[in-house]
Amino acid sequence: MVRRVARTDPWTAHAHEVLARHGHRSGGARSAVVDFLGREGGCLTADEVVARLRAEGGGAGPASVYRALSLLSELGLLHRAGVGDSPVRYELVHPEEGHHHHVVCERCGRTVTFTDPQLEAAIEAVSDRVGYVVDSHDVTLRGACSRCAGAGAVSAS
Amino acid sequence: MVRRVARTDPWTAHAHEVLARHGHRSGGARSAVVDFLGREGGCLTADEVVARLRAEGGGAGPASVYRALSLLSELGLLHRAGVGDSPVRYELVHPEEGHHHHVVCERCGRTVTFTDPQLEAAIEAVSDRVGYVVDSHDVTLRGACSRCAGAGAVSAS
DNA sequence: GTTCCTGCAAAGGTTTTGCACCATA
DNA sequence: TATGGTGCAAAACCTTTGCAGGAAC
Repeated sequence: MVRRVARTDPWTAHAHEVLARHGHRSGGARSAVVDFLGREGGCLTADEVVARLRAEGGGAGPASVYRALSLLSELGLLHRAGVGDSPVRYELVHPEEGHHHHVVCERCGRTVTFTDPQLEAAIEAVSDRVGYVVDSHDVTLRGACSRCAGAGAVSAS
Repeated sequence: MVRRVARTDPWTAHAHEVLARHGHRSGGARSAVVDFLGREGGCLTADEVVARLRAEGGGAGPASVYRALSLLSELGLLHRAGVGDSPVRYELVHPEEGHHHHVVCERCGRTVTFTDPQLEAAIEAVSDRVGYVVDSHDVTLRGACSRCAGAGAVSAS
């Protein structure tokens, strides 16, 4: 039950490399967070990382997890995805692929990412129009995935 | 210095009507919040509402303001706009007009709303492509407003 | 050996909740 | 008058920060 995880995940390897390049030592807690995120790959809250890391026996303290997540965000390895009133969710930023957006199923929670040149173009045009120097943007679509929409249009009259 | 505000604002009138229809009495604090929001119309945090209401002498307690904002959100009169790590911002949902999106200045916090048919079209196309039945979406642009971008591209070497 | 990372604990800010009082209908 | 709204205060929540000890370079 030692660290069995081979660094097969490209993000994990990339993250460790970027951390090293920036002169950060590979302490136990941060490595655990990086490995865990690379393995999970999803949108996770800080608290979820703490809990599940603890469940695995890796036991990183909340402070270390928050510190790791902040650092990873600063280095551009994670993206803070604020979804409203819920706590901030962190998601991986893969080195090769450009940025993407999200479609969240409000029933089963499944999240799918997508990219769309036309959407990007529209956003760029808007950026111009509003007179802002826009350097980032988020797009989140909410609805029902094919499975949920097809299956259960039932319940709640 | 009594309540001078005529209910000229359509949202204010609409909000009061919906509240009444749902059997809610028009207490001092909630009315103050509704009138204030109708007058300001912008993206405000709960704390801002508390502070500015207090400055006006209306003096609604934080608890009442939070309660009012929660209720108004539940009734669909307000929209919680989460911008990440910052506190939640509430904005008016006008009954007649369609939805819109936001551009946030990361320096001064100024928020501008916009609508864009091309953007909507792109989103609709994406919705189709991803196989979701999308019933809502958020778009948030972040950057520097003309004022901030033009003025101080300086500091921090 | 020095520097940074880690963990515990306590503080910070935002939002919620309990309870007694007061205003509305 | 009865019900619900209000305010104060305290709690809960998430996140950050200080400090002493330990690990990595």
